[in-house]
Amino acid sequence: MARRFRGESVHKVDGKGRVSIPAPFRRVLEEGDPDWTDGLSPNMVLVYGGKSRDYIEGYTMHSMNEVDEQISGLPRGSRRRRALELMFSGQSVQMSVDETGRLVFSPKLRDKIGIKSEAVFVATGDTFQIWEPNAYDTYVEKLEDWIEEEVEDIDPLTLLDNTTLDGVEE
Amino acid sequence: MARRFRGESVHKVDGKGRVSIPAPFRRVLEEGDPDWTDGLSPNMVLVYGGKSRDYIEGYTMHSMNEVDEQISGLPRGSRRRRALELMFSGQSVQMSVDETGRLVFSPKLRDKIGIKSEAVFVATGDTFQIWEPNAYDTYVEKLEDWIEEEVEDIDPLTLLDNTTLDGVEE
DNA sequence: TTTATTTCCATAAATTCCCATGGCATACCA
DNA sequence: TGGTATGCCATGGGAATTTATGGAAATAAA
Repeated sequence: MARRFRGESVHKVDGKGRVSIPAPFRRVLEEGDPDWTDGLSPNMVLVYGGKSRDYIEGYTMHSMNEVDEQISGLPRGSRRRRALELMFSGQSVQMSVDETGRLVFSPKLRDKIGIKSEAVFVATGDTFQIWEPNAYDTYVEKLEDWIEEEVEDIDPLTLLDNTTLDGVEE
Repeated sequence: MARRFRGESVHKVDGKGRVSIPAPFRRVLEEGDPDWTDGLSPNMVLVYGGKSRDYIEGYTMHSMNEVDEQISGLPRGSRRRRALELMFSGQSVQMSVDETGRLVFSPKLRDKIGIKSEAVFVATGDTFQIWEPNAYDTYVEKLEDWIEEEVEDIDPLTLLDNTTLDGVEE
């Protein structure tokens, strides 16, 4: 299994939309780009689709290829396939990290999630998310509250235990 | 089953946040890192999430991989999965033990558990915990009190017997 | 030629690397 | 068997890099 994104951090977004990618994330992007070689800057993909999502999702070239493959396994023209193509082919951008480890958010991307001067990067396994800080805080609080009430014990790991499961999710 | 952490000890935290990992723990971290080989310094993961937790949890790469795998088995986008991802992917850091057996706590980590000049390392099986000394003392006292009243018998081993269990917490 | 991009340089702060020292504990030795 | 050598461990200090971030110059687009 490839190396996973891990951690969360906040970064400045300047007037031109430039943002530093957390250094540890860059390492993962590098490893996840088949064309990458030391000295180069890795390519990656941002997915901004999803009407109700208030974050942008970052993919390594590798994981994006996996998604593409899965999609192309679906029946041509099926609604499901068209929906996924819209989201992952249409509403996404491939870009390369620049020499100083930054990438540039177009105004469109910034508007999508309401970013103004800062952005939060959060790891979620083989992808990461980019949030507007306040939106992220709200999201985290909500999730943490849910954990608190769901888990009587101190250890959220019990969430992995099926017996705790009561089946439903939004 | 892999080797387990065992014991507890206190270590200095210097101005840069550097802390020595108890030597016996290092051996476990080494064995628990699939990429480790003699001479190298092992990788590991610190989890600092969990609103109500006042400690940081240390994982070997191996146990963290297990957790990651379990999480990736949950339905994408489910609340349960998002909660676990937040905690174990987002609110965590991967780091490698340095040549002299230390690791570095960022200010963020130190703040989380209120560490200033010392930290306690406590084994908990296949993970370990890191506490601020006073907080740890308090915690231990509370636990011991609980044992006192919960266990009429002198032998805490009776706690292993399920029939004693009535599912209470602090 | 005006606006928007992309490169290229600049720098302060944060992080990593490298070397150094005093304690202990164990191994070695005469 | 008392003394000494050896080695790992915990901890410090400073130098060398790497980050994150800002601004100017160069290039492209409108």
